[in-house]
Amino acid sequence: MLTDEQLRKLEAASRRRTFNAGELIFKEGDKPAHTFAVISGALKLTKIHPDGEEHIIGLMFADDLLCGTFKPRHTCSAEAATDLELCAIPVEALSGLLDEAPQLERVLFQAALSEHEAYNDWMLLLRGCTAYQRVAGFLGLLAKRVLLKAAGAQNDGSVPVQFTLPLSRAEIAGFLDITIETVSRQLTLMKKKSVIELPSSRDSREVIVPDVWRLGAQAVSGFSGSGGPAMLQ
Amino acid sequence: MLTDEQLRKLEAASRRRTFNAGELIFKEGDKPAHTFAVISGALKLTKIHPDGEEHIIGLMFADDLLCGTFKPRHTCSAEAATDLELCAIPVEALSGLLDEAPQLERVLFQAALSEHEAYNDWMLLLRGCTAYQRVAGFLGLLAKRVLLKAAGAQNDGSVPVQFTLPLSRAEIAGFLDITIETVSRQLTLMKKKSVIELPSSRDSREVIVPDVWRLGAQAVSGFSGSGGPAMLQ
DNA sequence: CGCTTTTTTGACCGGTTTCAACACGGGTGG
DNA sequence: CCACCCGTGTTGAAACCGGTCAAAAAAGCG
Repeated sequence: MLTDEQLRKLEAASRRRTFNAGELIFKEGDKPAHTFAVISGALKLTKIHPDGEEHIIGLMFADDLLCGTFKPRHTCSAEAATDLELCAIPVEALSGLLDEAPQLERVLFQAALSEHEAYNDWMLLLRGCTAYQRVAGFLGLLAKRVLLKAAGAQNDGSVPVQFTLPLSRAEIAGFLDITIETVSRQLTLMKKKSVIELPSSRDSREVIVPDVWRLGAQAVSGFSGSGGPAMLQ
Repeated sequence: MLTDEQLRKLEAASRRRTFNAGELIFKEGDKPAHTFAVISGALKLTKIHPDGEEHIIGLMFADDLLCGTFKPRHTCSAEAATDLELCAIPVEALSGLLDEAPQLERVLFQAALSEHEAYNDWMLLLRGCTAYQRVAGFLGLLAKRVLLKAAGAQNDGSVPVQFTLPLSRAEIAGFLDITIETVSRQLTLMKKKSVIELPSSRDSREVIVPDVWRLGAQAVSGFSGSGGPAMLQ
């Protein structure tokens, strides 16, 4: 789609940036200054409810794109959920490129739209499914990511998967729109059913999923489906 | 933005179409063939949940725009909620115009994006507010529409407003993500509080709102706010 | 080791759902 | 014209889920 020359320009303009867990990347209402690509770590997109509660409306992981090119203002805040590594492309660089390659614009439009749709689907899925299913879906989402990352490992989902939750209980609660107590309860319930294991001692964020398929079956079909909730910008 | 010549072309290409209540306009997955403008009546956008339930994700009324230009496929179905009059512009006509006036593309895209955001805000608002507030918000939305339409009438909201619900109880339930029984209960509760009146006999869809502001106060602040939920395509 | 913060667990309450019965109106066909 | 039926809407009672309040347990941190 782009010439080598153009790609070179883009690369020259982009900068690598790192954030510590909890650091703010941009705030709702800010003017977008960069398009970001996540290199490593987890990023959360948040919005403040009228009632003052923080709701997480999306999560982004490695290879996800946070495209701030087309909006006059950011419609949500972004914060590093874990230690985070980003690649930042200044909007000027990207919009300069758009003038040269106008067909790129429509492609980026499409991408932005489907991100929104992914988010809408996530919200739709959240409607009227139980707290248990939400937590199961959330864990399934993360487990699937690990599976994909370790694609070479031939894991078909029936082999145990272990990972660290990128979010605290409070953040999970904000993401799934339930209370922290309920998150905790569902988690221990799943442990009792041995759908998951919590090596608990030392770190409450460590999770082992003995059978990813079984976990997926606990959620609504399609829940941790097509790429997950996240990714909206 | 467009020349007279271009507007003439657009008008020549557009066709007026009518639908009876309940008729399907397009299905999820179809390739968008037209961009629609609602002339009169109400249109509902629906999605089928994995569990088989139909959820209404948006409503459109007169002057709303249903722009199918940017998507490869429709992401939801559209159905006439009431008898409906539409203006249909074939996508070819519009995309031809886009080639001539490329700046139009970005404008349309911005519109599409803000529709999505309106929908996101609606969903966010739905999260964690009571059934009573949802019904109040829904009625407030409709009442406000009547008020706007009759803008010349000088009605500041303190004069009674009467209208016919464009949706059945089941459809309202699908829109607000509650059960039909709950919808019914909240409605009678509001009647008891005389926030609304239901002339009931003959037609359960007839509603009178003595005081639109009072009704609005029953909902969450901002609920029937910036244009409402609807409009996503 | 104390302190704070996070997480877990328990008891209780309230709103919604669920299940079930009933009312109302509009058809159809006798 | 009436009996019957069916779809829609209403109402009631019980169960359930998740929220709230409160307190204990565990983990992080000086």
